[in-house]
Amino acid sequence: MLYDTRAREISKFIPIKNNQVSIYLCGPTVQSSPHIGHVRSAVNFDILRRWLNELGYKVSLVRNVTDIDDKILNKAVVEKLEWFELAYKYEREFTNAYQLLNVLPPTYEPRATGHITQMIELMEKLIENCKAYAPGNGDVYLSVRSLDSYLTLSRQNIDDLQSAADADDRFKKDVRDFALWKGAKPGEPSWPTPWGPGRPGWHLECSAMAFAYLGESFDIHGGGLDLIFPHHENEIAQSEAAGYGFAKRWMHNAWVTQSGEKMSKSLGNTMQVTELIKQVRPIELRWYLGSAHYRSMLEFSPNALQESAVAFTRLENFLNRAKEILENISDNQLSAEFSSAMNNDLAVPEAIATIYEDLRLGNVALQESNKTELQIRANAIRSALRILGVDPFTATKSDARNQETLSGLVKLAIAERKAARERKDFVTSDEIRDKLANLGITIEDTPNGVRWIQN
RNA sequence: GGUCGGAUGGCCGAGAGGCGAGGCUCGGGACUGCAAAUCCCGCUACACGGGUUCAAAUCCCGUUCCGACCUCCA
Repeated sequence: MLYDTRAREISKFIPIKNNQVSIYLCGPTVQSSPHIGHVRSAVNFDILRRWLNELGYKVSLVRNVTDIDDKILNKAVVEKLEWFELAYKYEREFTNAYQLLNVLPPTYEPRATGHITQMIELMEKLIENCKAYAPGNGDVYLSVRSLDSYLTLSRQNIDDLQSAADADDRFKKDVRDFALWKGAKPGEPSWPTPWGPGRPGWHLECSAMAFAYLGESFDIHGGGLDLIFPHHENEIAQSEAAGYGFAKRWMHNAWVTQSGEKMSKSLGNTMQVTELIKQVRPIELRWYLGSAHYRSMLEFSPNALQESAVAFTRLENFLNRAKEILENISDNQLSAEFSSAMNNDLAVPEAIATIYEDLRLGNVALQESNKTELQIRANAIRSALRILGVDPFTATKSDARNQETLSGLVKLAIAERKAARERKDFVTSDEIRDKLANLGITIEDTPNGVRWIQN
């Protein structure tokens, strides 16, 4: 069961092709550094993708990069970079952020500028269908009143729209018509077309690339809530006017807010991914971003982020403890409760509640040395964390090697402390513990011996 | 003005007619040289006013407050 923005209801998800799911996700316009609003979207859809995979579907996910647009051109002037240099710089930042947060790479990641040919073909088709026109100034416009389905996603009435105060309607047949293509201006990059040199409008790339990689119809189109209008509405207009079925289902993630407001430029700096991973580990940031329901606003505060990180550490600690006792912890033994929550429009908060129940019972099993029960709970938790993209046991090789070294050093200190405690020299033993604590290592004396945790 | 969403306990965050999700914080207890960890018990709710119903946080009507989008390219 998944929600569909267009129908405004949750319904059973049935893919067009058996066992295959095609998803088009609106990726970033690479004009600034990624902030957590951007990556929340990526994390939400990554969880969707992992879950569909888990259900046995082969998922094709295309996430575009819009690397030409007004903002990029303006920003390039400000930063004194070539527009493509700027776009590529930020594209790399996005890629890094995705990797850091363990977002699976898309099946393909097409760039707008690489698909000019497909855009021209689409425009030719639209003009042929009498849905678009080129008034001769180099622009190409879509005639929105020629479409029955226009504004059915956002449910607005075309006459109720406020027209932009600064709209240029000299060439438009209707002020609401939007530019598929923009005629070249001096100093701007351009590509040749039958209507003169120019560059893509904002919406055309998505229709062209979705068609190129997913065909006339595909299962799910995703993106942020703020893209519903005009971006997605215009995509629908372009694609349906060309005669394509386009997206069968629309999914939109809500944003990260601060004091109830959508993130804006003034907040942008502190909300950047590179800043936040100085406060918590990337895996904790991902846990935080994924923990709210994808259609709910996530009210950000540094405190909430910290608390979320602490909560995640509890899960991690449990798995580490379990690992000391069990030979192997499976990442493929989900509980029925977790699965049923996920099947209900990705009810992650409910799914997480089931994880905590497993955690409680797992800890009890740990205390009672009930290995069978421990195995069940540990399997369920690790499997669930894997689906959410935060399996603590998937570490890189360099991590593993450093971990070995660290482990050896800490064990030396623990041996010293143990000797001190055996001669009741608690001053020394506490000093060792405090010093380790200052380095971020917590010591626990348990009935089964001493354990340590890196904070 | 149009369209859409929201208001839940100290904080975060689910639920959508009937046994008060969950997490963090806080209080009490068990355990412990002390701590930590863990477990057990407990506290604080559904913006406001009406209505429907045996029963409303949930449905209906109204009100208040908050937020988003309304097409860049003059």
